[in-house]
Amino acid sequence: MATRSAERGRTTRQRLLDAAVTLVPEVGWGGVTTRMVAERAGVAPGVVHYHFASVTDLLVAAGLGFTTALLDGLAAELAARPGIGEGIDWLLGELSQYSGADPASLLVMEMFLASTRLPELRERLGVQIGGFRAVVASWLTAHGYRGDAEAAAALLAASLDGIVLHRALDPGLDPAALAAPLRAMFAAG
Amino acid sequence: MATRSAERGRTTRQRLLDAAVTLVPEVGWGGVTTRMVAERAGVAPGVVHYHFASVTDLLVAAGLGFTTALLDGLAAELAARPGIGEGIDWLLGELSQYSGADPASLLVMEMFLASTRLPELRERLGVQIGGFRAVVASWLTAHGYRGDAEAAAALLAASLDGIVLHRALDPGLDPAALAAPLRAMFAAG
DNA sequence: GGTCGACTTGGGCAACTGTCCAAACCCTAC
DNA sequence: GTAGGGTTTGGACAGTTGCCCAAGTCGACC
Repeated sequence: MATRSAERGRTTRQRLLDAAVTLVPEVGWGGVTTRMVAERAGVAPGVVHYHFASVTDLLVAAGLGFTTALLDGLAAELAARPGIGEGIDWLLGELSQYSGADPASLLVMEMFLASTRLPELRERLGVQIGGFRAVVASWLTAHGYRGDAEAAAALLAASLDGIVLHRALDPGLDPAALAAPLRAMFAAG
Repeated sequence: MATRSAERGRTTRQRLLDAAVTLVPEVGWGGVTTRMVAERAGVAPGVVHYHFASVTDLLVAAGLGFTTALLDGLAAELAARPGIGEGIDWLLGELSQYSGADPASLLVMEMFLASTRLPELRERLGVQIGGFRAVVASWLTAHGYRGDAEAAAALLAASLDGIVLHRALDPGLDPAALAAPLRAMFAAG
């Protein structure tokens, strides 16, 4: 078998995915071109359409790979926090590394928007977010939250994304300063 | 003077702006082309570059015009609410008309993203948001909020945007269901 | 050695892009 | 009527796009 070739192909495919992940934040979802990705990945333009049916396919695969890793990491870390207050503080601390203008934030936002025009992407992204919210909700109840944990988890997740969004326009916005009202939300629940 | 011509020019310009506002949500900020806008506005392609230096210039002007009207309207309505609880309930009610996938939500999100690549747009959008936040903060203090009104207003504004963002992926997410934790947030302040 | 399959190359294609511009147009002022 | 401003037209331009493909490389097997 040509296992050597297949292995090389897999690493090339991964390089294309990585290149897409770095390019989307730079030039926007719709601004990524075949030749751009190929150049950044260090391969010939034709390779892109050998490994992916279209540029959009490549972007979808790259984006979903990124969010999977991100959300899985967040969920795992959150589960390890001993209490709700600690968890929120930790989340806000994490958030400080997402300025809203950093590559990760931009990629996620670009995916949100692209998903409104790509049903398949919307479907798969929705499943990921739903799973994350479920984890947060069960974590809240497990640590004594008495209100509607589903609603609280939804609001928490939405607030986090909203904060990132606003930080993009107001770099002076400090997530830590929002801890008080955010903790109040769950203390009262 | 050719006042008749000038007037016709102004309405054409406005038609181009309106066309851009409807197109950005449909095809994305970077997906709007000269001919697309011209066709939707019912004019020849050349007109676009007579009224605007570039397509980007047109999009910036159209987007900022839209957000100005939106934020001014929101601020005015909010100021008329008698109390914090009523204000939040009203805001959440308003929010139900922004599904996250509706043209208005999409346009605003597209502007957020485009602003990361267009310093001028970011600057002017930031000023608008800052102004809105200041209005909300003073409204909060005027109605008895005792905590850090600036932080609370920032979190409130961010939460609202975040909710819209999440509704795009989860249409079943009901803003009204988030009223309890959101009110708790400000009741405790 | 030769054969085979997976992968890669670089150029070719039609379609589309933003921008420009000479010419035509409409309306007002003389 | 003529002149002239502001506006509109539709085509031209060079550059870029996504996608395709014949030819090539490479290593594994016989």
